[in-house]
Amino acid sequence: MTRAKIKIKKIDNITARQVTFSKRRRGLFKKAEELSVLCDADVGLIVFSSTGKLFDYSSSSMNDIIIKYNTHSPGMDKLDRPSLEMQLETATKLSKEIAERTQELSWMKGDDLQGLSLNELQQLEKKLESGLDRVIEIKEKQMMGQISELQKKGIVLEEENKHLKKKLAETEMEAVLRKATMHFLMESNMGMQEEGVSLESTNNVSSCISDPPLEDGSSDTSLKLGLPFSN
Amino acid sequence: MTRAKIKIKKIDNITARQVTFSKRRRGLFKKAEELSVLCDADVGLIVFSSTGKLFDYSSSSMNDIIIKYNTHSPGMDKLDRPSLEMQLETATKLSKEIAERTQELSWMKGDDLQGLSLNELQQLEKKLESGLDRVIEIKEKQMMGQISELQKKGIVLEEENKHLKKKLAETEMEAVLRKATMHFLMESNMGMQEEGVSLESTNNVSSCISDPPLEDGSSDTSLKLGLPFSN
DNA sequence: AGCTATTCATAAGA
DNA sequence: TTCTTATGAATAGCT
Repeated sequence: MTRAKIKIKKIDNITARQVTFSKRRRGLFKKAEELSVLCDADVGLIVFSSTGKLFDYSSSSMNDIIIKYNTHSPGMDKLDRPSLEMQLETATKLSKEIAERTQELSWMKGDDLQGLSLNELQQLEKKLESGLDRVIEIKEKQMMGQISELQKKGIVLEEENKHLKKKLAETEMEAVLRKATMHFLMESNMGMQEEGVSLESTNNVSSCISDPPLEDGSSDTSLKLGLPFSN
Repeated sequence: MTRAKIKIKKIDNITARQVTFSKRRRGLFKKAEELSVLCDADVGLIVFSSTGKLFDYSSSSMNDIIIKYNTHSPGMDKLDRPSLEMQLETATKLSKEIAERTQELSWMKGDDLQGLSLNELQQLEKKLESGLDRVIEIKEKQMMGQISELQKKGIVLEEENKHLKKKLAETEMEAVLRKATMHFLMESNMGMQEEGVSLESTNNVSSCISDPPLEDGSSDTSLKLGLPFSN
């Protein structure tokens, strides 16, 4: 029973508040509809509960009502009308700018020139020439840069090449020398009984070694002494 | 007294309708506010009378409520959100397009080329060359057109000139002839007493006209005749 | 605008 | 949530 008249202030008890919300909300929507029907009024009602749930009623379309509200609203239009106008204005401005640039580009590419005067054509030609000159200039600078870089690289590579070749030659020679030495030792061992042959073979090896820089004297000595040869 | 329970349908009597509208409207707004206060709800209420007058209540800001409504609204966003998004998207797209074109223009004018690759530079050069060629082509066509037009005009003018000269010559000759004739007539009148001389003078004048247009013989004659001579 | 007899809405309890 | 019920609030018809 509504025994007590209540004070209009926020209801503390959450449950009670929710209950009251349900009841009064229904009453409010009912009254809103009644008003719209009885008096031929256009009514829009939006309610968010404290928990964020949405309830709404509108006698016609909420959109129309909001639009009418914004249109009707005195002074500044609160939300979308300015953005719509701005949008249109901005878009128009931007489009115009695009059109201008597109036109100029198309001229620079040599299209669409029929409407231009002789004077305009000459200015365009000058612009193109200066642009072309500049492009060629930058391009050639870049090319020169690449060329000199490549040349530098080439020099370095050649140098490296030379060194590698040298090393390779040395390595090959060492291999030859080792083989020859080995050969000589084997022959020496084998030919303990046949002198002449071993001497002849020794001479052969020596003559081979003397050309490139190699330890000839010492090896000769060690060979003569018949010592072991580790390298 | 509310003696009768009423049916919820449009009130026919205009006055009664207006009265009811006032009363019920106040009641509705009161209930709306009570709901918002008691239950901590966010309430927006918009009412248009049948005459188009606007009444509204909102517990917070109507803008916020409408925005929240549109945001909350399931599925499609009814009004401004799409325009706002569209606006942003459109503006972004257009701006990007402008930036692109501006960049390309600036390249074609030979600015801002440092960042380009050699390949890009060569393509740019080709584009400029073809544009330049085209511009020169159109320009020369126009020039040739102007030249041939001028030539035609020149021919016409020369022709006209020739005719004018001819006419002028004829006119001058006529003038001389007239003068000579006048002279002759005067002499004839004077020389009614001296037959021989008048005949001689007539002959002179005739021969004069055929050669250069000048009055030598006649002046001689007039001197010989001793007549006053006004020219 | 007021008035007031009635109906309506609803607080509190179930 | 819904129903009940007592009671305050809203309001139709009249002035």
